[in-house]
Amino acid sequence: MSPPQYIMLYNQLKRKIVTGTFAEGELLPSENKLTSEYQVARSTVRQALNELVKDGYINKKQGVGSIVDRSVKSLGLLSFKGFSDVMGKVNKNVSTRNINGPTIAPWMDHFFYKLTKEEISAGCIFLERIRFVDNDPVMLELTYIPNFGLSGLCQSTFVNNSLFQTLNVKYNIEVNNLTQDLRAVTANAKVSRNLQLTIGNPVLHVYRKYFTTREHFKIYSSLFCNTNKYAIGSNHG
Amino acid sequence: MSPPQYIMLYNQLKRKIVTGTFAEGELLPSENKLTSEYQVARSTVRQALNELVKDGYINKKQGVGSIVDRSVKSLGLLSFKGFSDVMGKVNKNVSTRNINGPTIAPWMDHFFYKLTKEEISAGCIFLERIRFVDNDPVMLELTYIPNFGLSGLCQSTFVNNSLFQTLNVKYNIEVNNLTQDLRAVTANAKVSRNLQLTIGNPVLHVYRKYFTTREHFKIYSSLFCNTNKYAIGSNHG
DNA sequence: GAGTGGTCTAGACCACCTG
DNA sequence: AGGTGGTCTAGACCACTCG
Repeated sequence: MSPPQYIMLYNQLKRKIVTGTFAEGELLPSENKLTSEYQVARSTVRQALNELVKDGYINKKQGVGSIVDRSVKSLGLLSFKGFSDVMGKVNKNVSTRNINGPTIAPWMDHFFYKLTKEEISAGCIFLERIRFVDNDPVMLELTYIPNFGLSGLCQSTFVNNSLFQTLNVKYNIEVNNLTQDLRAVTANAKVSRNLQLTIGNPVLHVYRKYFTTREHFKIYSSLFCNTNKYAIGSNHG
Repeated sequence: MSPPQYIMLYNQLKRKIVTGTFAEGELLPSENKLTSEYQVARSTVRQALNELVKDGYINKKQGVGSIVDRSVKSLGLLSFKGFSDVMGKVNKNVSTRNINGPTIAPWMDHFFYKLTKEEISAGCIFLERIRFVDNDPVMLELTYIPNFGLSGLCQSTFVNNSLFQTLNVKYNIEVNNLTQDLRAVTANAKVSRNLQLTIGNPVLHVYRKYFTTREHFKIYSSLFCNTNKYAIGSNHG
């Protein structure tokens, strides 16, 4: 199964944009040019170009052409749906790298949200991950899970590489709410190293508390986001 | 000049979704049904449906159909409710100082969201405010309003010192939605001066687009938040 | 006026899901 | 097996921009 033609054309054009063959501000070949050049129908070309628009590589102007414009795009990361779900829509290469855990570890001394006695005595499963978009590290995520009979997590591999999907499938736990606190901070050594930034660069820091369908079971995260290339987008209704 | 067919179809379907003719979780008529029902080509139907996907009214599933899904909505403190509502909870003295406008000004050359021709030709009402919590400046807010017959704003004083309440009372316009993009940036001279920070300190920057009950009328804001003392909180349901 | 992207048609075959 | 959305073709006319 090879990918559809419009995706292949999309990838070829994207590569030429990223590598500078088509420079910022330049015009792409016209749709008719691309049609004859790649021997596909015009609507196939238009599908490829529309993907490039969606992903923020070009703008189209009627009567002018398709202009290379790699502006900052935003991602809907403020939702609780989880990173993969959110990014799946955007047709980007999204990946997650586990750099630590899941492993049983002690709770931090001064935890960022107040823990209950039950949570403290249950102990903590700790997990450290980096999120990539098109091979750029955009988020460092430290996750803290009260160990209410979840030690099995430390041995298992994740469903779809997703913590939330794993909890759902293996333990029937679903996340249904979150609160979060956002701050702009400067990257420390660890954050800058993991997000390929310079120490002192501004990063978006988020504390999160996830609520789940299992009563009293909450998950905590501390996130650091590199927002240079991708802003954090959100919708409210 | 009537709008294109796919937009008209989009609007009709949207109305039926919003009014409940097509209920949450239901399937829309299939693309072939819509093709014969509205007497247009299938690609026209698909254009309309793709707009509905983009705007979050439906999800498509191959082999199944187009499923009505307007679920994403959430309330929260990052919401459109306005500064006073958000801060009201915290039991602090909150105040707002107008430092510029409201006044008629030209639109910025490269505006942070794409403006329509109508917005551009209507011109811009500009407004610059600082929000204080216990006499600490925590937010610098630059607001841009398309001047669709709102010149009166420049002379009036605000109801409760609130722009949104004024729009509501005087023009019957209500804000009912927003999208926003967040970034961590370093404070420039202007921001640091207004928020009593040092140049280069990290600040949270937010671009906002507010949607209102008046069609095609949107309000734009650019916010800078000093998060050293107060984090920005939000809830998602 | 020539060239661009925007809209639209009327077909076709495919991959996928469900009964 | 039958229906769904996904991909694709080969045309057509239109609105827009620019020299």
